[in-house]
Formats: sequence, C-alpha cells, structure tokens
Amino acid sequence: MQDYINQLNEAQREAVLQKDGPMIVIAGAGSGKTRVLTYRIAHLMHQGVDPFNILSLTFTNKAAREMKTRISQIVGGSEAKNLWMGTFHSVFARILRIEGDKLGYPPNFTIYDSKDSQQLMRTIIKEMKLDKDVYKYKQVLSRISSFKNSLITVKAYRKDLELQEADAMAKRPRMGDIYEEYVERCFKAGAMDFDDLLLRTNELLTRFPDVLAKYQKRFKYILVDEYQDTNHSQYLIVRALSDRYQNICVVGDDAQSIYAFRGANINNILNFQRDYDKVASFRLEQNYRSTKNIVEAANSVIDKNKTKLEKLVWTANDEGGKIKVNRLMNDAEEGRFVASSIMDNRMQDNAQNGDFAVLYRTNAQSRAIEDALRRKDIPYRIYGGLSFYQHKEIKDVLSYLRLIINPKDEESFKRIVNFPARGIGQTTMDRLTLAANHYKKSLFEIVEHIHKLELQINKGTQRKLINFVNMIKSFQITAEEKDAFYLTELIIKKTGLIQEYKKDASPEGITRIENVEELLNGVRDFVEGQKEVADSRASLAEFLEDVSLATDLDKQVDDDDRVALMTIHLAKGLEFPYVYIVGLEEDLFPSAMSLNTRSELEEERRLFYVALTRAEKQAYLTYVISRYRWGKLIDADPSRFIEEIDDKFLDFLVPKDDYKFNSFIDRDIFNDDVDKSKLRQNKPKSTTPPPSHKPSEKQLRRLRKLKPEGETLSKPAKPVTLINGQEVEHERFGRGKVIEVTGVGNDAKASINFKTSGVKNLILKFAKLKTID
DNA sequence: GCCTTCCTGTTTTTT
DNA sequence: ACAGGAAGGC
Repeated sequence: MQDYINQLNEAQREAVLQKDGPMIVIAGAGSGKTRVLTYRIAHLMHQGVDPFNILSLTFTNKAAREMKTRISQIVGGSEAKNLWMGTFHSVFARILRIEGDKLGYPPNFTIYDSKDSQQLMRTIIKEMKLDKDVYKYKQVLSRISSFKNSLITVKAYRKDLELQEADAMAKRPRMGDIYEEYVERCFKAGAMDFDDLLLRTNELLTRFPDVLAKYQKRFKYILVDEYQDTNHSQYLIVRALSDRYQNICVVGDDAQSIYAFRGANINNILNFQRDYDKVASFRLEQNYRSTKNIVEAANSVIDKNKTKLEKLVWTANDEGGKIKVNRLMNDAEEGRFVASSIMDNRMQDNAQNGDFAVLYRTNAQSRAIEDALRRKDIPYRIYGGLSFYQHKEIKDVLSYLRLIINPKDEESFKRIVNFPARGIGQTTMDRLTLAANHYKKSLFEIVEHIHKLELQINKGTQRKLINFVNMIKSFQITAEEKDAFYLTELIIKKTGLIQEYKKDASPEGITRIENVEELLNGVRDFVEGQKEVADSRASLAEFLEDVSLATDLDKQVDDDDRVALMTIHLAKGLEFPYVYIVGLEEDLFPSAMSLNTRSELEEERRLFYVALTRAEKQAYLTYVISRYRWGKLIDADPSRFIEEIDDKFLDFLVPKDDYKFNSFIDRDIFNDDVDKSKLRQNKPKSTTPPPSHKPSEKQLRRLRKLKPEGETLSKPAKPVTLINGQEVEHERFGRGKVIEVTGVGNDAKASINFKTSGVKNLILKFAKLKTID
C-alpha cells in the first residue's frame, strides 16, 4: 500500500498526503500532476473515504477515464466505479438530469451543440427582422456566451446600463431582446446549450438551498484539474459545492492557461489563496517529461510574460538535442520536411509513428501536412477540426433520436421534418413557426393539434405533417421496448435516410454511408456496454448525452500506430517523444487576432509554451516564407516566438543569417496602443537590430503604408519620371495609366488608374513602378 | 416546393 | 478554395 507513496518526489508526496482543507497545487509542465491527482484520490480511498463522496473534475472525459483505470489498479476492486469523475459539463449535465425539473426542464432535455445554437440564433435574427450584417449570428452568440459564463442573466443584463451602453455603441441595441428570445426558445425546446449546463447548475444551487446542501454533503472531497482554465461560472460552482467541508484541491499551471477566449479566467488560480482560508500550497517544479534543452528553452519563452506566478521548472533529465528550427519555401515544402524528418527519426531511432505529433495553431494548417504524410505512406490521425458528430449525415440520424427523446427539440424537428424530402416546404414551416410562437407551443405539439387550428396549410400537407409526427411517435413506442441499436437501425431504414445517401455515388457520398455505419457501430458498442441497465429509453438519452459532450480526444483510439495531427489547444495534457510545431509565423502564431492587447499576446505565448513542453526528446520548429491562406499565396515573417528562445537552445537548419528576424518592426507598429516600454523590457534583444538587417518585402510594404516618411530602412528606389497618360506596371496592382503627378523628389506622388484595382495614390519613392512603352 | 446559381464567411483556439 | 446558406427562377 505504501508502495505508491514511495514513487513520488517530496513535493508530490506532500500534496498527496495533505488530506483535509483547501489546497492548491501549482504544477509545472510535465511535473507529474496527473500522478499526484490519481495517487491523491487513491490515498483518500485508502484512508477510508468513500469514493461516492469524491468529485473529480477533469478537462476531458478521456482524462477522467484514464484516471479511473489507474486508480482502480492502485486500490484494486471495483470501488473506483463510484467516483464522480468527468468534465464540468458532463458531471453537471448528470446532476441536471436529476434535478432539472425544479428549474422546469424535462429529465430528457436536449443539449444543443454549437451548430444548433447557431441555427437557432439565425432564425431569431431573421424573425426579429434585424440586419444580419450588423447582428452577425456568431458574434451575437459569442457575446451571449460570455454573458452566461459571467452569470449575467437576461434580468441582470437589463439592469446593467454599462453593458447595454456597450452594445448600443456597437450598433446592436437589440442585444438584450435577442438574448431574452434565445434563452426563452432554448427553454421552450427543453434544451440547454453548453453554457447553460454551468449557468443552470449555478441557478439550481442558488435557488434551492436543500439541493445545494445535498451535494455539499455528498461531495466531501473535491478535486479540480486544469484550474487555470475554469471560467467564472465554473468557479462559482466549485466555491458553492466546497463551502461546507472546504476539502477542495485545485491543480493547475497558470503558464498553461490558454482558454481565455472562451471565458477562462486566469485570476481563478492566481487568487485561489485569497478565496479560501488557510490554503496549503504545493509546487511541483521538477519536470520528468522533457530534456534540459526543451525545459530551459520553454522557460526562457514564458519568462517574457508579465502576468504569472513565480516558479522554476527544472529537470534532472539529459541535456538532449537542441531544438531544430527550419525555414521552408511554402506550406507544401513544410509538410514534406516534416514527413521526411519523421521517416529519418523512425529509421535512426527506431521510433514508432505514435511517437510523433505535429502541432499547429489553426485547423486549416492540417491540409498541407496531411498531403505530405499521405504521399510518404505515413499513417496519421487528425484530431479536432470537424468532429465526427458534426457531419451532416450523423446529425441527421441523431436528430431523429433526439426528437424521439424530446419532441420539443425545435432544431431537430426543423432539420428532419423534410429530410428525406416529404413535401414540407418553407412556407409550411413558416406558418407552423408562427403558430408555435403564438400559442407558445412546440412545432411538434402544433402538428398534433393541427386539425383544431385554423392554419393556412392545405389538407394534403397537413396529412404529411401528421404522418411525420405519427412516425416519430411510433419510434417512441419502439424505444420503450427495444434497445438503441435496434431503434437506430430501424430509423435509418424506415425513414429512407440510407436510400437518400445511396443516391450519391461520389466519394463524399460513400464516406457518408460509411459514417452512418460507424455511428451504428458506436451505438452498438454503447448498448453492449449498457446491457445491465434495464431502462433502454434512459440509455438512449445517455448515449445522446455522451455524444453531445464527447470531445474529439475522447473518442480517440490509441491502439494503432499513427502520427498525431492536432491544434496546440487539443494537445494540452499530452506528451510525445517528437513534436513538430509548424507555422511559426507572425500573424499566424501569434495569431493576427491577438496582437491588439498585451494579455492576448501573452496567451499566445503561453500557447507556445504548451506546445514546446509537449516534447519529451526532440522538438522542431518550422516556418515558411510564403503560405497559402484564403486561397492566396501570402508572404510570411518568422514568428517572434522563435526569436524569444535563447539561441543556445536552437539549431538552425538553415543558417539564421540567411533570413532575418525583423519582426521587431511589426511589434513597434502593432503595439503602439499597448504598453510599449514594458514590452520592450521583456525583449532586450529587440532593441538591437541584428547586424546585417534587411527588411523583408512585406515589412517594407507595411512601413510604406504606415510611415510614409520611412527613414533609412529602405533605399529610395531609382526615381522614375512619369508623365500623365504614361502606361506603367506595378508588381501588385498590375498595369495602369498615370492620371496625375504631384510633388517633387521624395514627396512625389502619382495617381494611377489600374486596370484591375482602380485608382491608387502612390508615393513614387516606394512604389516599384516600371514604365511601359 | 425544388433546383440552380450566386454569395459569403472562413482561418484562432472548444466544452 | 470551399462549403454552406440565400435568393431567385422554374
């Protein structure tokens, strides 16, 4: 029993042995955080704590599953089954299934995924006759999401003049009305979106003290992993639940906080010691994962951030190879480099495909890497991107299941009422919706009573609608008697879905059918795993819940040997012997969207830190000179993040001097609104330009745009004498005709009418113009 | 009510 | 470049 204790270092052991009271574990990357969490839970159980009384919140369901397995290996027996473990969303969805009726939700409430939410928002904006260019549904939705994550209800919004002012300033004065309508429509449909799962849990715990007391008593010990990525809503839930016993253990690393964009509040971890009394705090600073080179390089990067808790991550591991940096011509070549480098490493080090990961900032970058790997027959798997459950054909099938479970689910109803085609068109749907809004009933109920209502829908169409509803009802009866697999198969056949897909013989169409088959297999596996559970109807609901909360990582199959391709966000918590971080270019990583504020840039830097620290043995950084974005070839500059790593940790495969790091120019331009002096303090190197500094063409262009009086950086181009009517050619704008010339010498400008891009005013000193005779 | 063509946003990250 | 939605014609 004491065995596992001996496998820990001192700091880890202390954190495991500390039994009661609030505690925080600041765990540097690779410092054995998961190990501490698992052993701590196992230890609690050894000390006689009932697993039933332990709640452990993890970042992914996969992490929860793995931890459970490891715990049961340590404690033996099946006790670990009773642990409450999972993501915030899945744990509280379960609680809301039990308690949701108090808030007016059916036990089988639907969980709207982001596509459902988007669809609903579109409908609302259209119905309210708002300008869709001003009220962009995604923007509106993300604003509402941030309200919900900060626990700002519609009521609270109505009282908050500042928020309303802000929306009015953004030309969206109807935000409050939209918010209200959206919340009402979800509620009417018996549906919760992702944010509701947390918001409604808060509502439940606040409005019903007896419910709060029940779960406070139940969860005597609470553990929260990745605490740095919790949002305000999650923070309040944890506070409420832990209030009675105060046995709350949070684990996290402020340096790895990368989810601010979805409401994560880094202050939750920074202020933990203020929030609870007598907090025991532990620091795990020894890294067991990576080589010295990687650990120290990563440290040197994160040092540039101002907002952080002090800690020193170190390692006793070997020094290891330097981080290899390579520059490639374009994204295709970048892919080829990664592929052949993987082949080399496989040969030389006898590495497996599964030892490699390729990490990127945006999903769109996977394409080029994929192509290269496929050409070299290197097996790979892409994580993220379009999740399996978001494919059209899968959503179609799932919508049938969802409607069977919850007939009020409007998004499902709309999706399938005329798919496969049943002759129910837009006009009919508009009239139904009107009636539904008017009578405050669901579409389904309106159809059920359609003969009693005076709707302008002809008898034939009414018949079709009733047939549809009756079919769903018959499925409901089947669902009572048979398992989910039987039901799903029945639906696919009886509705004609599969025939519909079979019509399409294109490769995409074939993939569709395969996907449906895969879904069917998934349902079967689920049913097999649920054989003991008597209530098949409940199990169908559970399947749907699993599906809507599953992350791509959750359905990962580790059993075959493949290279992993994923975004850095998805890679958090994972580790690989070899890691390729690709696309290290300004405007891509750091993303152009994050250059406006210091805190956003710091989050990008943390993201880079996360990426680097995934590597155990060898890390590669690549950037390209030009990259296809938006279907166009775009010039790129190397990322400032490469420059921020001390050269002594780097091995430049292309001599560094060959291609200059000029990004400091961008920095001065882009961060004019930010605290410049501080930025510069953190970048001593940038004040001294590299010896043989030569700005790239792209930077020159920027400089010309922003500082027309551009100093000595650019050599004045050979003066061109122009006269009106002269034909000229510009490298970017193409051919044009001079309309007017003004000024002399350095101030000389010309208005030129370009054939393709219209009239431009150019400063002749900078414009590279060729005259055409 | 269905089909075609045009238009639009997408590429920052996700439970 | 490309998918998904909107709009307009049949």
